[in-house]
Amino acid sequence: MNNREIADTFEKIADLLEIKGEVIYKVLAYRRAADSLRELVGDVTEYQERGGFTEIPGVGKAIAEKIEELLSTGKLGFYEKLIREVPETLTDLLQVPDLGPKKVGLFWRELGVVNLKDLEEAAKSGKLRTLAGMGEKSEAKILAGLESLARRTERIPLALAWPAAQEILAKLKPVPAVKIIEVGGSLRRMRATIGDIDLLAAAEDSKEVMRAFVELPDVSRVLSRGETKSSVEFKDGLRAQLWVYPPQRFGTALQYATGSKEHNVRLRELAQKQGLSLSDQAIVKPDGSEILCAEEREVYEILGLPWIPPELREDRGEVQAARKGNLPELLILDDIKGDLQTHSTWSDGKKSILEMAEAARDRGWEYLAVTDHSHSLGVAGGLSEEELRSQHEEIKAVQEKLGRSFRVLHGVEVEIRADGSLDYDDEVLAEMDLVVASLHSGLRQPRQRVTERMLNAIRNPHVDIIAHPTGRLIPDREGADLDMEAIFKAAAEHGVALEINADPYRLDLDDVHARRAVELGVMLAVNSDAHSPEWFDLLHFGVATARRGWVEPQKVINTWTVDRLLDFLKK
DNA sequence: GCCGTTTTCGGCCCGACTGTTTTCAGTCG
Repeated sequence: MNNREIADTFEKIADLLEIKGEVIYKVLAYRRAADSLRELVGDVTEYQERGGFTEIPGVGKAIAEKIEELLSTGKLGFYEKLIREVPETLTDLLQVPDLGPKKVGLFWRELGVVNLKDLEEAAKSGKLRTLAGMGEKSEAKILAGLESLARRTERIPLALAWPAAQEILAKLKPVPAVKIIEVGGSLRRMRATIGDIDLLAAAEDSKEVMRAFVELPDVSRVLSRGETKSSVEFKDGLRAQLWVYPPQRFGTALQYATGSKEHNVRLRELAQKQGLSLSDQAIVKPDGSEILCAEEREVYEILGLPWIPPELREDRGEVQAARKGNLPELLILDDIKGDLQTHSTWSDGKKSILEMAEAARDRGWEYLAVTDHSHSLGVAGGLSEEELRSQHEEIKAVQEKLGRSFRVLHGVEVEIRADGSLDYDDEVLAEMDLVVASLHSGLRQPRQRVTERMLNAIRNPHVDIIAHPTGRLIPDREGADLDMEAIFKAAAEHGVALEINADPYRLDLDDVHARRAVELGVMLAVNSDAHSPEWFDLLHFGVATARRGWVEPQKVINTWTVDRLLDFLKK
């Protein structure tokens, strides 16, 4: 079992215990352990050697023993006993909006409801409304929730949520009462996928803002409407909620609504230790008086912390680092000096090498690598060795046209074939300025085989960068089952950089992997994989992913000057 | 079930909205 599978087991245990009516703090303990395991950098088995599982935050003696049992037998007696008592399928019911553990427990005990089908029947036959604390409206809400669940596509990729949020912002900014409006939640933290869009506005009077919000075009349903908070669902199923606060309270509100929930818990604990109480409204002193924060920065200052960038707010040690003054100097978009994975009309790109290079130069970059596909990727019009050589002539011509102040590098994105060999001979690769290697096929090979292919590419003396290492596509395709630790170690040893692909449907490496890679001494490259100049605009998604991985600019090879970069490529 | 700048026992983050309630419970973020 891997980290995620163990975490899922504990999450399930937490849900079942909560439905059963176990004391909430036991439930929270399992949930915290699950979160910890999910966020763990590196493999859980490493803790067996160094100090044991109780070194993991939120894991004590009891849970450590359960991890041990899961790792050695793949099963857990405690869990098997629990699901004989509380039907496992009850956790599906928690996915229904407005339905939580208390009511699920109630329906199960009173009506024998154990799955979504039972629930639907009970609601349609009017049985739910007869229960204590239930009524007609609650019953109707559950039916609506069931419909919404059937329609809803899990989490929304950043690729869709980001532009949608920008559109909403553009429509609400002109509302006269709106002083400030910003994105909060997981979108502000730039997570790869978003649950719903959270928006924060500052206004003296919220009524006008709320009205404009619930009356946005394409709103299909108003889910709730209040003076401080409203939420809506759009026709395409996307959901958004808006909080409105007076300007003098905007700082605490934005901090609160940005999350993550776990980050906020850490902050409130810190506040408590100082005798303060932190909420979305204000910081309250022991004598009951309020400190108002118009700026988010002030919230952190009062708690004795530097401002923590939203991308770090995942409770992955950022509060502790802030207390010690050890926050990283994160990569910013302006640090990027060029793109090291781009395509032209020679393969599946939409624009010529000249057009791509001019667009890159006009963005103020110092260099661009043209890295068209190699021949075995037929669908993308991969280049034969002869075509690659004639492409070199065109690169030279473009370079002459642009002059010496901007450098065009002749690279290639060479296919790592199913047998682990590369698509070009070493002599051909040796002629290139830059070799990017990547997997596009055989992603579902068994762990050992696909890992070995990747390691083979890393060991090739001509390979400089591994592009989109896991091959994941958000939200449809999981990455290959790679031994990432082995890959990071090999990449560090052989001086091969790993890419953070900025395409918001990829974001690969992800944040957790990027952080671990840097810890192990691996260099990174943040590339757009552009097939036309507009794709350069996607780079900020890659930068955000790097920031979420605590990545500092000096670890990213395309923040370097062209001379330093060429030196690295040569080695 | 976990954990320690109040503590090895007794705590464990805060508030809005909704619906069913005469004062609160459940859910969500």
